[in-house]
Order: sequence, then structure tokens, then C-alpha cells
Amino acid sequence: MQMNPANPSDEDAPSCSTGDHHHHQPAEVDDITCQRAAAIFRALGDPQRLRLLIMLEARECCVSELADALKEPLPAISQRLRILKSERIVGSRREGKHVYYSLADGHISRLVTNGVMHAMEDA
Amino acid sequence: MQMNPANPSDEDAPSCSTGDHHHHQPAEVDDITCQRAAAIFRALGDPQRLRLLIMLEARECCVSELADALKEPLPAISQRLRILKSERIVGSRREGKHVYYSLADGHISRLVTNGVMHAMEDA
DNA sequence: CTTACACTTGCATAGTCCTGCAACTGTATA
DNA sequence: TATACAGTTGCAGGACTATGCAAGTGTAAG
Repeated sequence: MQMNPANPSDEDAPSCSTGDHHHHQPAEVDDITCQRAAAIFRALGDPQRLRLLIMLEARECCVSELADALKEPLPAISQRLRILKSERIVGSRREGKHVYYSLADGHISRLVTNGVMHAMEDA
Repeated sequence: MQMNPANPSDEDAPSCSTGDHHHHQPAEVDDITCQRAAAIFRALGDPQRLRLLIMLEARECCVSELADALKEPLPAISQRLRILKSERIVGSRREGKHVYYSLADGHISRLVTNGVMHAMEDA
């Protein structure tokens, strides 16, 4: 889209050949990526869902376990997990009658941790 | 936080035996922090606001500059910046007739970058 | 097959949020 | 003071989203 004349690092290579992820600023981001990222953030932007993720950050949990811990009806938990799963923030695994949920990857874990830590630091 | 005895497969403590993370998990987070973190994520959870932040990540910009670059009406930009400022995601600085906005701190920058990068990686 | 348990889904209500347009404040210049 | 420019704020309409309860699916046990 827009080219910034004062762009310190101008690199466009959507697929990293080397495979290692450096932390470089996304100066140019296409709309689809932007929308996807916003959708992820929006999924994280609910206290109840965030509470769920904080629990899952500690360990894998099944639905009733979460419902019991948070003292909320089971359908509510299931619904929230469904939203988180639709954004690939959590993954699910079936084991007998139980369905265990966990964070999708370490990226999400970092995202949650950073957000919470920023909220703690903020006056 | 209570443990649920209904744990069919004995999970033998999947806690960190491999020292992989320097950031410690927020296992216990009070409600206020949780709500605050969710509010921050929600503020990031809009494509237009995120687009704004991506531009501010590159450099400090004034409102009309952003409105011009994104080809959107100035009041809309101002409104979005207002929301971002209310969550202390951006800061503002006045210089003559112009008001320059920038990201509040490096924490936010990391948060945005991580979210966008995760959205890029995700299939 | 029937029962019980674990979870999911559907639907309706209510609350929240985004957007656009108009009016207002503030700043520099003539 | 008057004028133009840069931003902000207020309000109404429409869209999105969360929540609660009821009903459905799927799995193991009797």
C-alpha cells in the first residue's frame, strides 16, 4: 500500500527462507493479514475468554474442569472455546467422554502473557 | 484455583521441565488485571485501528497524515486514536496545529508485531 | 437397548461497538 | 477580529457480539 520514505528496514519476503523468526516491524501488511490479526486480538479481547486462556496457559484442561474452576455454566465455556478455536487460538483433543483444550502454540502463549503483563504494569 | 479430581489419564505434571520460557506464566491473575488486558486486546481487535498502529509502529504520525494515507475521513481516524489513547496504547504530542501520535511503548509494539506475525503464519 | 454423562448447537434477547455526518474547539495567519 | 486549517466531540442508525436456556450429538457403562 503506502510507502513510507522514512522506512528503516524495507524487506518484502513473505516466506522466510531461513525459517527463523526475527522480530521485525511489519511496515507493509496486506488487508487480509490485518483483518486476521484483528480477529485474533478481538477473540482475546473478552475477560471471560482471556480467563480461559490464562488457565489453559498453565495446562491442558477439559471443558467441565474449566466450567467448574470458573464457576460458570458449561455451555458458556463451550461457546467461548468454540470462538477461540475458530481463530486457531486453542486446539482440542478428545479422550473418551472428555474433550481437552490447550493453547495452539507458544506464539499465543506469548501474546496472552505480554498482554496481561502490560495490563499489570499499567497504572 | 481448584484441582478437579476427574482426571482420567494421569497427567504426570506437564509443567516446565524443559526450561523454554523466560517469561513466567500468569497462573493467578486478578479480575481487574484480566479486564484491563481484555480491554487492551479489544482495542487492538479492529482492522482499522490495527492498521493505524502498524503505521505508527513505523514512525510518529499526525492525524491528517494518517487520514490521508489510509484514505479515510479525519473524524474516523481521530475517533479510533481516541479509543487507542484511552487504553494507553498510543500517546499524543501537540506541535502547532498538528497533533502527533505514537505508540505508547515497546511492549505495545511487540504485541502488535506478534499478533500480525501470527496472522501471517497461520494458514 | 437404555441410561447417564460430557459437550455442542440453536435461538432469542440484550448489550456493545463501529460508522458517518454535523457541529464545536483550538491554533496560526492576515 | 476574521479566516482557514487541524482535530475533537456528539449523536443516531445499523451491525456485531455475548449470554442464557433448551434441545441435540456423541460416548461409555449398565
